[in-house]
Amino acid sequence: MSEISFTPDDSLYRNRDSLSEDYTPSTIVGRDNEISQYHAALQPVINGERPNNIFLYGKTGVGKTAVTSYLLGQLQDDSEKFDVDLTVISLNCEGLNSSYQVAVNLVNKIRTPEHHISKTGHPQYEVYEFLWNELDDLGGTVLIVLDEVDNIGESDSILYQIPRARSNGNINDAKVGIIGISNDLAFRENLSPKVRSSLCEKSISFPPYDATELEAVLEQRAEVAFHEGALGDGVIQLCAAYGAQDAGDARKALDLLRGAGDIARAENADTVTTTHVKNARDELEREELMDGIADLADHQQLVLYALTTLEAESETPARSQTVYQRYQELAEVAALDSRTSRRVRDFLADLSTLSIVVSSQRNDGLSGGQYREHKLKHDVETVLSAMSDLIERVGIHQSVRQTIADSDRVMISTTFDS
DNA sequence: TTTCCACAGGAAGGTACGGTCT
DNA sequence: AGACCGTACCTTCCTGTGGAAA
Repeated sequence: MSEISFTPDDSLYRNRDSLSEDYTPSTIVGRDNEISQYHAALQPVINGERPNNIFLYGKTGVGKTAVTSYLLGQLQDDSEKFDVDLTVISLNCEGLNSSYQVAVNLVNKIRTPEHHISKTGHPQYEVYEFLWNELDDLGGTVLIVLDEVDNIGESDSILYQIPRARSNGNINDAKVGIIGISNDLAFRENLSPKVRSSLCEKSISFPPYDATELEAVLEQRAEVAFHEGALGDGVIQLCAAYGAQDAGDARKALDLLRGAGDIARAENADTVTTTHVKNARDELEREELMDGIADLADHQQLVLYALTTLEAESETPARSQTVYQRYQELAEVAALDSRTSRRVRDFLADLSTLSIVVSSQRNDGLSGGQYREHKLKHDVETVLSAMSDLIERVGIHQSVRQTIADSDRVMISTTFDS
């Protein structure tokens, strides 16, 4: 084996980290309108008045979180200057699907680790009680930032409990304001009316970035991230164009640019080219799919496997019933007891929202009624490779035997070639 | 125009689990 | 130990749906 060593490689990047998600640039590009609304909504804080409840909504990667951390950072600096007692508590609600869990996490956010409470077991009123006490102890003005708040779904009680805590006498010493950030545009409409009126005192909508704005964002970051001349012609434009296609998502556009840079660096290229961008896009899409599949529970994967075998037999699009039958066969072979068809319909709907399968409704009237049809969104080989663990356990279905054998051969030969 | 197929998907309730409290 | 809590994950039951056929 040849000698292995690591040497720094900074031929392309000046500061790669400035392309990552948690980097807050010193100025925000292309969100002037939103920033001025947001700024006005935060003004009462510095006046020592009761803070507004603010609701931000817009798709992922349109700058909601970035603008928030930028403005709140500024606000904290200024509150020190003007001697305002301000505490900001930020909580990302990803994976928290009830008000109860949000309340537990808020309490733990304020408390020191040795006084953390457990995520289950407490009655709901008790957790709220803990929360009011902690907030009162903090005193002054407290801003609670709930990022991705749409995760809590229907259970939105905390969103009206907090704004009313003061008038209900649960809190006496603190002035509390909520800043809710949502990726789901429908979330606001689905809130119960009493929540909507209190939480959405000030609503600020963040529209998707258009291609020109994305270019400006990418230019700004690239200037810090890359050496001069490291980016080839059209690289920024292409990343921006893809980003605009992906619902104006700046995060994805930045990931893409970094991915392209990484590929170029691995190839020891002098510049990043549009080819690198295209390869990075394929790579990112593939990674997204692999992650999505790996996170699925056993029976969900088994349903996907069932659909995959049908796809390999060119039997797709297949209706839910057909998928269900194949699923039952596979479950039998694997000695797992199968779920009901109702449950499998839910699984298929999940796979569809995850963009792993594509489903469409059909209706053949009297001679067939209404039904759904499903097919894979990606090619059989990619999906199979993401499910290798499951397949190892339940066995290889004859319809995909050849595909798996082929891909193994490819893997082995490339290992020896390189 | 009316009929009716065959499933979609909402509603409600059951069960098991990891936790707290007394 | 045993009552109780919130939640994930299922099942059972059932109403709703849209368009081809009659």
